[in-house]
Amino acid sequence: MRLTTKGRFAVTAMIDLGLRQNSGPVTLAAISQRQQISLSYLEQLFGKLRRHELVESTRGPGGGYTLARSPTEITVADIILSVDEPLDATQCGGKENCLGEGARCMTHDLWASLNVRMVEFLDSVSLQKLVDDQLAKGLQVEDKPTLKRAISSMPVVKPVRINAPNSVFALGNMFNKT
Amino acid sequence: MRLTTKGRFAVTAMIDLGLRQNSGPVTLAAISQRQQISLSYLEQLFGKLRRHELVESTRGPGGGYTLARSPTEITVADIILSVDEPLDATQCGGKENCLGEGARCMTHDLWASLNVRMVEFLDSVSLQKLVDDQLAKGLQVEDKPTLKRAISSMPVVKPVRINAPNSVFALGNMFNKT
DNA sequence: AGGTACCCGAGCAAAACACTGGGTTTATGG
DNA sequence: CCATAAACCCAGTGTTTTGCTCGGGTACCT
Repeated sequence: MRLTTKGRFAVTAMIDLGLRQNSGPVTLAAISQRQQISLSYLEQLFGKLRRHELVESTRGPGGGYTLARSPTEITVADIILSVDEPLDATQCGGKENCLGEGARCMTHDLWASLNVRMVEFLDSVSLQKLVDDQLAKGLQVEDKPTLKRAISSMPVVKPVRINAPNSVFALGNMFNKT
Repeated sequence: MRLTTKGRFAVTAMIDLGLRQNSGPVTLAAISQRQQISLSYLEQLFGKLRRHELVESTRGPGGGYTLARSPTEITVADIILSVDEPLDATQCGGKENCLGEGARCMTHDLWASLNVRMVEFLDSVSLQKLVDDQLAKGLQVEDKPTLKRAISSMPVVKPVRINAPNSVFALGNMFNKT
């Protein structure tokens, strides 16, 4: 499990997508504009997201991307693991005795367990939750001038007010540079 | 919060240090050999760890590094944040209207909150816990041929060589624990 | 047909990563 | 005093990853 800005871009884009699920496919160009992520980079990320079956694509005019399943069933871990590919660059690979002697490297088990707990945590945060957080913050989704491609008249979800426990994040910019 | 092999190196080295706390200062050369991390790289990492007051150094022969405080009061988050320093969180930095419209970039708040939850999690894992995990696995700490610099002589443990290359990811077998 | 939008691969500058090497200080011990 | 051990410091180096551009395709709609 690797955590970089790459995964963050992906999560951000997915939230943008989740916020607009009821107005048909969302184009990457739109996400690019709203989130200030380069189009081609988004294409690369969504290529991976699509291959991991988190999103589905519709080609042609009025096309774009839609979530492949309910945002309640997409987790942050899903997204990050999709774009930050496994990349099991372990020197010891799966070998048990990494250096030939009985004692096997401690980092193997150590990181395995830490990793699992990290994934468990990120797996406990659904995309729906993040979308709700945004809506709870008062973010408004503009109505898209949809083409006919639009959806099959889905139930219009109204922004559900959630008591976002954001006050916990007082130290929010503790890790930001300037 | 970035999560790379760099932070893992640091955590691994800190565990190595924690395992040998009762036999006086531990040299980087020893850690380098045991954990297969280059000496100079360790120097860089420990420079940061020292500046963040997680370890203390003793110069000269018989010197080395010791934990600056009890391993129960050092967390994984401390270590990772020490070496994987700032990492700019967003393009928008501190600006409020990154996108000019009502919908201002969600990245900032979003990742700040995710970040905090991640840190909270990593902060719940103490170095002591990781050390105990290793000991529970039957890892044995060799007795160091200490110079007089050492502290009070402590329980003598049988020498067992533990050579450990730095395995990084390996979701292979998970190890469960409290 | 023409335009829209996804798809794909090559490449590229900048950054980060992991490391090397050379030197300096500081303390110990003979 | 001097050799040695070790932390310190810092500049550079090769490799990988990032984030992005460019240039073409290919499916789909009007």
